[in-house]
This record gives sequence, C-alpha cells and structure tokens, in this order.
Amino acid sequence: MQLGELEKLVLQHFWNVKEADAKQVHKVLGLARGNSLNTIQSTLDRLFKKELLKRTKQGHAYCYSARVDREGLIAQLISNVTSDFVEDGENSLIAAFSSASAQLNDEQLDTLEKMIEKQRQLRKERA
Amino acid sequence: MQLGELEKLVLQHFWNVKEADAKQVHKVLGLARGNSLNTIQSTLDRLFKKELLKRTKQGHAYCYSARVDREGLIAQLISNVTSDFVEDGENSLIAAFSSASAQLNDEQLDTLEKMIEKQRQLRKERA
DNA sequence: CTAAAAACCGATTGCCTATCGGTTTTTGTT
DNA sequence: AACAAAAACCGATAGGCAATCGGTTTTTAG
Repeated sequence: MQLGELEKLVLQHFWNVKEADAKQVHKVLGLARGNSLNTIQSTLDRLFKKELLKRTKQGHAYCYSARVDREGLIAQLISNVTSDFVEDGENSLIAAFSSASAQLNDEQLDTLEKMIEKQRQLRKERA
Repeated sequence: MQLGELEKLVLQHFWNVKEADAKQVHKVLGLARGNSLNTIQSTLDRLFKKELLKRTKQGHAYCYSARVDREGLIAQLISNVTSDFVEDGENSLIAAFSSASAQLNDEQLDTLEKMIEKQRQLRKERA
C-alpha cells in the first residue's frame, strides 16, 4: 500500500485531533496547501478505503478519525515493505528487526534493548 | 524508493549468485517469466541507478552484483517508509523499532531480545 | 573491417496518487 | 411537500514510476 504526500499529512493530522470532517481538515491542511475541499474529501475517502481512517455519519457530514495509531501504521508499513524478503510463516516485523539490527551500532543496540525493557514494564503495569 | 515485482526478484537472485550478466539473469529469471532480455536489462539498469546493484564491464558485458545485502536493503526500506513519521534527528530505524515493538507480543519481545544478544555476541567475536 | 553482441534510447502500458469540476443525494427549513 | 444549501459521489485529467520491448547505436572480438 502506497501513501502519497497528502495522505501522510492527513494521517498525522488525525493523530493530533481525534476526529474531524472534511471541511475542518480542509481548513487546517487544505487552505495552507491551496487544495480544494474536494481534494481533501477524495483523500479522506481513499484513506477510509485503505482502512486507515474510520468514519461515521455525524448528522450532516462524515466525521473521520484515525483507525490506526502511529505505531500501528509504522508496523504495518514495515510489514508491507519487507514481507517479500521474508520467509513464509516468519513474522515479517520480527524478521525485519533481525535484519536491520545488523545495521545498528553498539549504542543503538543498547537503546533498542532499553526500549524492549520499557515495553515490558509498560505491560506489567497494565496487567 | 519504490521496488517493483521483477526488481525484487532480481535483487534476491543476486543474494544467491554473487554476480551475473544480463544474459545469465535472463536465463534464470526471465525465461521462466517470459520476459525478453531487454526487460531484464532495463531492470538491471534501474537497480544500478538506484544503487542497489553495482556493475563492471567484464570484457564484453556488464557484470552485475549486489551492492546491498538483504539486511541492508531491509533497513533502508524501513527507513524510507517510516522517515516521514519520525522526528527530525531521530534515527528512523530505531524509531521504527520503538513504534513497532508495541505491536509485538511478549514472546516476540523475547525473540527480539535474544537477537540483540546474538548480534552483540557476533560483534564480540569479530572484534 | 565487419558481424554479432551488448548497451542505450524512446515509446507504450498499467497502476496509483493528486486534483477538481460537476452531478446527485441528503438534510434542515419554511 | 418543496427548496436551497451542504455534503457526498462520480468521472476525468495529469503526473510519477515500474514493466515491457522494439529498434538504433556502440562495442568488441576475430
């Protein structure tokens, strides 16, 4: 799945604003870029069809909101782009991690390990 | 940077065969797919321009070989696809790891940690 | 020097995002 | 119910890139 420039902007917008309709998005993003309301609508629709946004009829207009958070999208993008290079049955995210870890220096490996620990901690707290 | 289907096949080929010229690649990949030699040549050239293959004039024809290994390419693809969602200055690979780690279950976190350890071990041996 | 091999160039097709204009549908109001 | 405004929907166009080749130019070996 390919994401265009405007699509990326719109997604990031929805990580800030919880929800908005086309008009509101247009006001914040479209006007600055000189986009018509229609262009914003098309983009919202495309993102909806890609299942990256959800929407509900809010009286008059569709009200859109993020369907995936930043972390989820990044994970999905990584899977997409790496899956062709990964053995069947292997989790492509894990495999990608494994592959890419070879590119990291020692300090970055430390950082990564700390993040894993933090992630574990977070889960323990939540449990 | 976008990779097409044939481009991916060709790259994977060069992770197996060290080096080959267009004719040889065509024999192995092209014929099975019904591609002309020209199609293979174009693809090789595109990959060369993308700096994913290197080539040298070997007497008569260019002899191509991989310029990045599987791990390097995966790392690069991850960086490309995630960089727009990552703060400036942040290593996008690390950031992507961090983001995506939230999607992993406990067992997968273990796996990941073990891989980091293995990576460290590998470096110690090499030092 | 020349024929064959390889590289190079340019064109076409197909897919996808970006971008809108225009039409249809919906909705709130009178 | 009728209508005007708002929003959604449809269809078209442009631009970018991979895939695919045909045809021409360049290189090379004998």
